[in-house]
Amino acid sequence: MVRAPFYDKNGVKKGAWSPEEDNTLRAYIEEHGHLNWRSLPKFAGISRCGKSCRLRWTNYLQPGVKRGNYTQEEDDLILKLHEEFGNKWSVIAAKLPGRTDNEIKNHWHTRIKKLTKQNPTSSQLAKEQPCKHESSPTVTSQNTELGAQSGPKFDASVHQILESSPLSPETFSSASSSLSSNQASASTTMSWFNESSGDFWTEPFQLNVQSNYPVNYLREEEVLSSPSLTFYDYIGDMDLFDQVMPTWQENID
DNA sequence: AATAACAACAACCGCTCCTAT
DNA sequence: GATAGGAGCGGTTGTTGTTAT
Repeated sequence: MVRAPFYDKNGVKKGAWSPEEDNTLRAYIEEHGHLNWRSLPKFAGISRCGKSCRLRWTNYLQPGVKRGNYTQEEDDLILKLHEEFGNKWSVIAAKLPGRTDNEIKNHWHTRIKKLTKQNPTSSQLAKEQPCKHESSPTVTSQNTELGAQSGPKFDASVHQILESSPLSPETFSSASSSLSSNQASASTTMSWFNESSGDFWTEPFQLNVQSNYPVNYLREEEVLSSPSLTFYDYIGDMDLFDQVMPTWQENID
């Protein structure tokens, strides 16, 4: 599943890492740390570029890196965080203990690829759907990806939202981008995915932001008592989220 | 049993950002 | 303030395992 090892014209090894290289890198970093990735391979005696060493350490050798299948909770969280941050995989990874940006990115893309094939029309439609990451350079692919996750229900819900919303795509975009700074405008309705359904990746739901207050400023009881707010609105307060995460992590371990 | 298609994921590449000078 | 070097990030590719035909 990995590229066959080979040497480039500069004598730098590329491709799959051998167990010996792994051991060498691990031993060196455990003893000396990794203050300078560029010079690390030279001192460690590894015929790799610093970049490659950093990637290998970060994604594979680093203690605490979790491998294997994603739990439903992780999928849900990735979905929510992707909605919040877009393709900021490092930011998303920071909220998923033991998962790396590369791994999450791969996981995301494989899921999306699959769902795109299941329903190519919705991804086309979603391209026309403005999203709240208007300023992001990856906004086009984001929209494609988000739409691509959906099934027929997504199509219907998007149509419903677009037709029922008083906001034109332009104004919707504007209003939505204000949401990204947690300045939730009154009665803004957004289309998203139903966390309570069986398949979080394919089912839509309505998120009604009814408060004039930024989500971050909602008191806990307000959040919990609001039928329109979800768990993810609840964890929109990242400080609170950070309190929740360790508990959740214990549960899944 | 053979093979085509799909899924998963490790790793590379190029760009951007950050920091030191 | 300008510049250079290094680190990090996100997009993409290549390979192999698995499943379907």
